[in-house]
Amino acid sequence: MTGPSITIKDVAALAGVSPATASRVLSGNPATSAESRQKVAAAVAELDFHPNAQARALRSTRTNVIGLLLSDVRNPFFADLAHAAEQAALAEGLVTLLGNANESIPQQDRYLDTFISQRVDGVIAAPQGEGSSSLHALLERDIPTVFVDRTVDGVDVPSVTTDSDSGIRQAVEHLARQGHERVGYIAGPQSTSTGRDRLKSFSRAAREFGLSTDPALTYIGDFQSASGSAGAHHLLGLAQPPTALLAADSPMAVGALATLNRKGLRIGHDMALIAFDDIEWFSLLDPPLTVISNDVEAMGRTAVRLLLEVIDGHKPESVVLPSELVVRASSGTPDPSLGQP
Amino acid sequence: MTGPSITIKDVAALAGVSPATASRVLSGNPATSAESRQKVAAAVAELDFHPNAQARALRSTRTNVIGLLLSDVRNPFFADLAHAAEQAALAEGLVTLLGNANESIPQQDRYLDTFISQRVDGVIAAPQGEGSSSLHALLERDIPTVFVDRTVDGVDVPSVTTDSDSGIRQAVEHLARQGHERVGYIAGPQSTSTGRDRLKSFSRAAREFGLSTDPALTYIGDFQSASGSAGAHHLLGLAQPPTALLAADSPMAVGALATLNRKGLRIGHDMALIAFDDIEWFSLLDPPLTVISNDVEAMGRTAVRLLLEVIDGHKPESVVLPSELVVRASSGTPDPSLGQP
DNA sequence: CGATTCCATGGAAACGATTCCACGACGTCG
DNA sequence: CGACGTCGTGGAATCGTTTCCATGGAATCG
Repeated sequence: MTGPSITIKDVAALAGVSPATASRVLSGNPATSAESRQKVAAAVAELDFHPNAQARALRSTRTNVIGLLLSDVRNPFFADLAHAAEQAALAEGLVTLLGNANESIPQQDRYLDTFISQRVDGVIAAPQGEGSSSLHALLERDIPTVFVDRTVDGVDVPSVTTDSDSGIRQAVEHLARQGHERVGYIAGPQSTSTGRDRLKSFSRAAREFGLSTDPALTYIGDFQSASGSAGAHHLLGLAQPPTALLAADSPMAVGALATLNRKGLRIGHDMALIAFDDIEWFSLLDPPLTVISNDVEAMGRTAVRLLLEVIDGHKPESVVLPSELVVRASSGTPDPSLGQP
Repeated sequence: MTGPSITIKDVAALAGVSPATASRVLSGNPATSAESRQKVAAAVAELDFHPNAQARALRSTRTNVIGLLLSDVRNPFFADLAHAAEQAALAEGLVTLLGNANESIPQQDRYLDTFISQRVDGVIAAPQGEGSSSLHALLERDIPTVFVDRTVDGVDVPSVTTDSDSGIRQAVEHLARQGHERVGYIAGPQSTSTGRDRLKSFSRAAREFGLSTDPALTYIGDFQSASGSAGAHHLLGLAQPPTALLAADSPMAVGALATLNRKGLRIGHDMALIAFDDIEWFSLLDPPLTVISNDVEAMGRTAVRLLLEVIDGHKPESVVLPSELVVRASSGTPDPSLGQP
């Protein structure tokens, strides 16, 4: 079908040098004469030579490929994260192999196995559940790994996560100041570190700011929008329903919003709503959504930086990025006249 | 750092067979005895052996990796498409290398070069602009390629695209029936086939259904949300502003929505709005958005199927998927009493 | 019962790059 | 003026797998 592809030998022959010299020129080895460099470059251009990455990786054990394992690309948070990490990696000359665990442990394992077989230089993962078998295989092989967004208990790997606590405290304080006493919390799955941490932060802050600690006000979702709808539905049906809702991620906030719309309740008026994670169009809703915002771009960038350090044999400190409340109109100011200046 | 990794020789030695036999077992070659199969399988499990994909690909020229080149992962349409294609590929035993051209031709070229170097088995691309140099390098090498969503004029490659025309005709007809006469169109960039096709369809349908063909009613955007905002702003400022807006993709619809909100205009009431591409939360807006919907999942699946056929040496027919109007409340029924049954 | 086919197997070449090692030419220093 | 370090270069080994080819034993057939 395809003719025999051009190899470095063809380049060397055309340039009138040995394959060894051609290789040195291509990999930027300083032990080359200006003349060779020039001739090899000309030959490469002439033949439109693209070195075979497999052969290169086989010999040199560097692939310049990193694996990025996410739980769901369709979640805008992870899409943004993927974008940020990919751009940061590209700037370092690394190509990203994206794996989508799709909220499934077997699929996560499948991708991790692929990463191992592809001999990626490192892995950035937002891990699912409690440490799968392949995750351990990864670490046993000393494949450089960092966690992003989530961590796994008992697994000592550098990570970059969000300090959910500060943002949630601010949100709870904000709601308390507005006079809310019963705040419904739509939590993430307790099998993820973020799901657990955010719930803990919420409970603590609720106690601290004197909100109701009624356990019925907490609904455990799964970070997907359908569970947000279900959660809102459940909370609104309580004998003493909440006057405000806080959702632990954006898809669940979207789901809750759908339920509110269906019931004819207007956010910021009949019911306050705050979402964790900021999404571009949240500010475009009417009224715009109050959110707990975190710097996804920084998270992706930092994850790549940490991974590079691990690859270089260091053991970097984990990074915790701040989150902060961005107040918009959905969180129900009692007196609308107190608007922006 | 890491000890010498285990190779197929170690497996063979432990199993008491030759590397050749071990290889045959691993690749499912039928010329193996049950006994060898059993012994090799045991050795693989014992050593937790993961074959080196580089060496394998180097020798066999199959990598089981496909490249997927998109213009923007953060656009929900492409995120869904990536997800669909990835899942379909995975079901066929192929791993997806995702490249994000990020609306930039140099970055598209960079990823295509990487795909070539990685010797991917095939490429699925939503091409940018008018055929970059690397795109031609790809085709000259006879690397199996299919286009998805978009095509490039003069490049004869199988593709899977959406028949924008039917959906747009339905939308225009729908608006005309509602009594709209001046419909503003926020178009995509004319450097993409989808941008051009959809504009042509709109113009033709507008003529056909007796809408105004005033050229001022068309604003050319770039498929990103900011241009949607700008487009809406421009159209609303016309001496004779439109009574309905049609946006050629979802981010631009979001941008237009932002502008409408800012001006205090309610969709479905003061201004009809229809978006091309359906996004989960569009139906959750208040009022829900009327959209032209296309089956993204089928598009991803079909792209993988076409690619597999090209890899097998066939020349499959291009596929055009239907689009259809999904009427919701944003497209302004004059008489609200004519609701659902 | 001898000849032919079939089948599982092992040895060795091959894939396309990198890199170790040796080598010759050159400049420098004692 | 001879010894030595430096520098660019080429030959050859190497990475870990697949696959071609040859081989020997079992099974089948006339």
